[in-house]
Amino acid sequence: MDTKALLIEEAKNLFQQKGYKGVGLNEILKECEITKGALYHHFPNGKEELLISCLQSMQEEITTDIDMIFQQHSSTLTATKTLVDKLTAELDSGNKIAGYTFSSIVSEISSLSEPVRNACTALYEEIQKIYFKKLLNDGYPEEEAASLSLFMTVSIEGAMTLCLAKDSTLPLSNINAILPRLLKD
Amino acid sequence: MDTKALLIEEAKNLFQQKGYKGVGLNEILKECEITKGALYHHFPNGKEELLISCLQSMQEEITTDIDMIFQQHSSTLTATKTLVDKLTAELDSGNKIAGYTFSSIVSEISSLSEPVRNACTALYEEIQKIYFKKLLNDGYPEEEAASLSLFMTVSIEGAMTLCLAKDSTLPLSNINAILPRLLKD
DNA sequence: GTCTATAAGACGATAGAC
DNA sequence: GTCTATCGTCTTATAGAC
Repeated sequence: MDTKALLIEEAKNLFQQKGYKGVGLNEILKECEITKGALYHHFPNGKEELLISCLQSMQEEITTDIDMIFQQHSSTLTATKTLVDKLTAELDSGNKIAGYTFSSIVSEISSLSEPVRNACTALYEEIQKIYFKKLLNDGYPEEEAASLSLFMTVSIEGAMTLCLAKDSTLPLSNINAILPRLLKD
Repeated sequence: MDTKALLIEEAKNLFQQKGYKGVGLNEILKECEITKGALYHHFPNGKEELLISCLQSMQEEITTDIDMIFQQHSSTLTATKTLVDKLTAELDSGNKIAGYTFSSIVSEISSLSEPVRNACTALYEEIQKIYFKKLLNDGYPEEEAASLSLFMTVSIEGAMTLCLAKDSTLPLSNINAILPRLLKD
């Protein structure tokens, strides 16, 4: 792996775990076993430029993954259940935070720049779009699909936050107990 | 207002807006128009002790507020709708973040201490408990009330995160469109 | 109880050698 | 493309005067 990709990969993990402000450049550099010179060669604008690259990488990784799951299932209900199960399993194995939550970054948004906010909203919207299309495919009218897909995005994001706080997978797995009341079979 | 209370009040606002790591002591001190000496007199263990006091204050404020709303309505459905409406309105008026979200702090939890995590989980659990009791009162069986109350907590927290990211109140107000499908009238 | 002054270190960022 | 060395600023925290 080249240095730039390695840098994005390690920074991504650390930002997701500790938030943007919670991670120093030195920590990232140490993880990559490189020094400041290399970082500023690849990201002349420094830490924030690195963060935006991380958010873009996350967007690609997450949407690709969700997309694959949703293509493998006929209904939104079973696809979402599979997704939630996967997230639960990831959260369970290793105490590492699964790669899907970036609320750690979003929550600092008011002290960050406009490009960062844009990258975050883009991420949520791409996820929601996958749900939305699948719901249309299920036969839901457009307005209802919009509402449901937003609600799904909201619930899963909130569940991951609570899993993090409680150090438990219950908030996430509990979603699967509720979902059948919202989505048709 | 005495100095200690003022300190908690101002720090609470700043932590909610920018997260724990995002706020420096100097910023808090400037807002209160006091200096380091006063802060370390009231909080000998420094910033983290102040944070825990803030979380406790938030818990009291939030649960009291929710409790009051829930006492004024006969069903969980109408009470929750009123709560969500209030949160939406607060988020709308002024660009300040409403006082209910502390995901900005939770998300940094992995780089914070155990007492902080405990204060955060306590907060979520107190909120959930209010929903839980109201659901029992509505006639739901215990197991279902537990599941629904957790889901409500998750959804509202997630909605506030997305409102923050998108700079829109839609994620929150959308909850009220979905709720009637989950809770009986 | 609050102030000033200061310490010791981490922060992000830059310059220049190789 | 990566290194070392350094800069200025900001950070939390402490000591001691009042």
